[in-house]
Amino acid sequence: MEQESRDFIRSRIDEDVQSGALPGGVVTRFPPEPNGYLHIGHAKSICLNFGVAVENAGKTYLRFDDTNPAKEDESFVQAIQNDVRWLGFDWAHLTYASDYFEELYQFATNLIKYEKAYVCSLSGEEMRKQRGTLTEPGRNSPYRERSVEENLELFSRMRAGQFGDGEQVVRAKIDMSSANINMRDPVLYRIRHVRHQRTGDDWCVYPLYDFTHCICDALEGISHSLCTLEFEDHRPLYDWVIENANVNYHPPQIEFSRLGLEYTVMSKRLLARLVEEGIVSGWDDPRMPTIAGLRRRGVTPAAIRDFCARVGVTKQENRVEMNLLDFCVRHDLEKSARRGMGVLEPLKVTLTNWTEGVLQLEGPWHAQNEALGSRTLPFSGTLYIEQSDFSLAPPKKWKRLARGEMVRLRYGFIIRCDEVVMDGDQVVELKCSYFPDSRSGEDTSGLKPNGVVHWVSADQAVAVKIYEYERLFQVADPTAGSLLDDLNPHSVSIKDGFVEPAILAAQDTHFQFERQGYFCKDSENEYSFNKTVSLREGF
RNA sequence: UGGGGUGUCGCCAAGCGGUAAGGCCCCGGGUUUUGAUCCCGGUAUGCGCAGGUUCGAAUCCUGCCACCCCAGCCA
Repeated sequence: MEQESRDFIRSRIDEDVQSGALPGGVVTRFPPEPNGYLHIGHAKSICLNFGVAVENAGKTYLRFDDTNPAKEDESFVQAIQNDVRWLGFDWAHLTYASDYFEELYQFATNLIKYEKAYVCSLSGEEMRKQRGTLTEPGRNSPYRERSVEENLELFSRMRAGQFGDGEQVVRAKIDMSSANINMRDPVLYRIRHVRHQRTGDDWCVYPLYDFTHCICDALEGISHSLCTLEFEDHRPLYDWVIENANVNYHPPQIEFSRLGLEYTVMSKRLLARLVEEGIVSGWDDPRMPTIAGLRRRGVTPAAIRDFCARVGVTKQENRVEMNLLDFCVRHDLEKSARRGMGVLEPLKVTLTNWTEGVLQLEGPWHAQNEALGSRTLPFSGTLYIEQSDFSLAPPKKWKRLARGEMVRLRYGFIIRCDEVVMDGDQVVELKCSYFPDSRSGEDTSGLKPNGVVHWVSADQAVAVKIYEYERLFQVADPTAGSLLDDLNPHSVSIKDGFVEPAILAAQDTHFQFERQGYFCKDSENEYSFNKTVSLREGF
């Protein structure tokens, strides 16, 4: 259920479309820097950018913002493409900011010619000192009035590699006393003698975000440049560059709030730290809020899209509850996942009156969706049920097994617990009797068991590792300053369980283990399952 | 104390002068061989606070308050 909604950005786009202001149609772009993996916050942006384009028969660019070669890597550009496609979106054009390096250089040259930019020889430290503070204006650089000729000469020598890193920069000539610090002669170009993953050693001067982004948007004819709130302060600079560098098209920048999610962090920097410090197994650790992590966890693209739609797009700061994501995951898997039985904490059950050897029972893969067909279930006199499905001291309304009580084994027979075998205070085995005339589908026993319980046949079941995950952090709003202390020390636990053989034989990766939750086969390890999300528990 | 933003139910979020949508969570009840799903029903006399304008204000005005972002040659 991915119904579109009318948020303020879609409303704005509707107006622009209706007023005929968009001769080129709706054109958006998703512009990640290839310096890490995408997370669910990016998914919100992806759903928005690709979504509005699809809704308006427009198109979307996937543009890698690769202007800082020191931090970027080709492996990330592959991972990002993979994640965007997996989410269900495709781009009209794949571009890189570096595709435009030559044009960008020309626009910077324009700025110099128009006396709107200059080469500044201040050190980073000096520049910082002269920038002023939030409440005090900055001071003009002593190099601010260099002649056009000298600036042109210097800029071309910068490009030619005649200066070392940090020796010169190109700055916009705006207003050192602006209340908006971004307008205090921001740096447009810096020198970096670093090999770029795409342009190699062609360049040693690289443009900064504020100069690059707006021009790339213009060159690609982006009709609506959507970004997050922290760039609101940059909008005047975005507009200034477009207006002053003689770019002939001016896209509007519109900001929305980034996604916040409880009990996790949503910044590439912090996620990278978790990976680098070995706190998680990698970018695709199932506890990570990355697309890769969610995928490995068993979360589906449809669930993520639905989540993004339900969260909406506004300018409000937010931190969405995990509840909502969990709901979306169950909501999607409920329809599609095959049902099966898996026992996470086995308790041996011996049927004392069983004489049939191994019986092949049948059960539907999905009780509400016959189209999924059925599978056979081996049944025998030695079974495992869940430890938590037996109680020595059952509470009121107990719907499971207890001494002298009866339950139905799902798709099998009704059994009664006759004897409890203890080892100290541990229940180690249940001796039960079964009722031959209670077979599922042909029950003539007239018995009324407490409830229904899942099980596997001990000899036919397959031993598997089951990974269960809790929230990665123990506080709802972990911060950089206390990242390690905020971690949940019990975010993963491993159980040695058993699943019915049909689950491993099936091609499917996602299953519901009845009465337990949704699980998926781990993409990296055989005989391993990741718990995606539990079922709701209604008592 | 400068500039830019935001404040509607526990969490999201509609609303744009006519008397508080919806979703998640939660609480009741029904169906059920998953205590699941599904289905019914309930949950803000209140919209950051205080004044004002108006027949009428979450929506307009004034003044406060709270929170977020900005002083990278990161994006």
